[in-house]
Amino acid sequence: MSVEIKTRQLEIITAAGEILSESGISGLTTKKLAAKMGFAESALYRHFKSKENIIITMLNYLAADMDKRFAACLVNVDGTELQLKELFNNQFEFFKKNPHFLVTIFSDGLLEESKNINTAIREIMAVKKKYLLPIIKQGQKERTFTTDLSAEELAHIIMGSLRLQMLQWRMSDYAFDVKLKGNKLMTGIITLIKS
Amino acid sequence: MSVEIKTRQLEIITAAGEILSESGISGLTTKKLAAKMGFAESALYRHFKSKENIIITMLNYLAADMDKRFAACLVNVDGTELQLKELFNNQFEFFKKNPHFLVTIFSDGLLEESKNINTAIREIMAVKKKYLLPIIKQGQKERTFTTDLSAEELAHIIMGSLRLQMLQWRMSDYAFDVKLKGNKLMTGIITLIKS
DNA sequence: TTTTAGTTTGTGAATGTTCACTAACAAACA
DNA sequence: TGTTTGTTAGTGAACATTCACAAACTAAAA
Repeated sequence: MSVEIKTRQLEIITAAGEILSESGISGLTTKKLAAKMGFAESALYRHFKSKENIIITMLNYLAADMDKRFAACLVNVDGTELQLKELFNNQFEFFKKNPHFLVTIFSDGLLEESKNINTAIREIMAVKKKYLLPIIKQGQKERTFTTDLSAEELAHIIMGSLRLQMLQWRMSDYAFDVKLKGNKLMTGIITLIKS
Repeated sequence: MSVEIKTRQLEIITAAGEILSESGISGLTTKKLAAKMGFAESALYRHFKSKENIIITMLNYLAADMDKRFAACLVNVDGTELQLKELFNNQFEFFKKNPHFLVTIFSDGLLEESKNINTAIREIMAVKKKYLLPIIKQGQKERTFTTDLSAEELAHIIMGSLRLQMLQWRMSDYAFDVKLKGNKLMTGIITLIKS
């Protein structure tokens, strides 16, 4: 699944992420990307075989990175409630530091651009579910979380709420502290779903 | 705010909505749009002064239409819980019939395309809040809904959950019955937020 | 230590395609 | 007769991508 990635490639997909959040998908052109990198358009093709390939590499990198981050932040955290909080705290911290990689959250804006991009987007959502669902199921088994709703429904509500939080952060031009407001919302949600 | 719209213009923005959900924003070209309409590209400019103007007219139309729908569906519905259900049932029904107008929900994919488009997107979100918030506040006053979270937070959770529902519907290629699944999720959410 | 050969990473110029949009003109219809 | 709504044929600009070429570095051979 994961891939080795050269430093120059990482620089390029970072720049691509920045352009994406500045100007949307239609604004992501080879010209702009090369300009941001400080070299000619043709040089991009030394590192990627196509523009689509740049986007896909970016999405795959982000999926793999998120997977690693989630796995790392859960070791030595006990209790489903704390795990839930830690998972999202980690996410908020990451995006606070790397707002241009919010594409991970808003990747659906890229939907229908190409078959391969769609697949990469699905992979990102799958990683999120992979970590969230087991925690909720465990919490339900321990009677920490309500069983009035299925684990899938609870996961859905959590993911949906936090996606919207990120969207509002972006639409506000990153005007508030996502980590603060995000964790506050998460605390609220946990209040709701506690049995 | 609202605008009179000619029938031909409505046909065009409908076609634009279809292309948008089939091929994303990069797929929405004057060529494709004209082809779907069955006439030459140049004819588009008889009805709109630019492509950006088509998108903005579409977003404005959808905002105005949603406003009308919401207002209409709330008359003669008593009780905040029922109002909440009716509001979203109406939304599900609309999108079941007009899936190509899901742009309303995923308009954030168009973010950063242009200043004017951004404004139109904000207007859509404002309409949603305009109807949702008062119902929740009223419900809290009546002690129907929990006051553990602010009305804004509750509205946020509801909107976020249902946005994600719509996204999954779209990603599944409209494979399930949104109205059924959406109303079920809404019932679950109401269970959660009842005090 | 210098020479040489190979690889990596860049350049500038050019490719054909697609883009949004315009102009001159014509049929339909009021 | 004038307005509406369409046509065909174009416009230049922007697009992703390719090509022949050249520095710069790497490392082994002389």
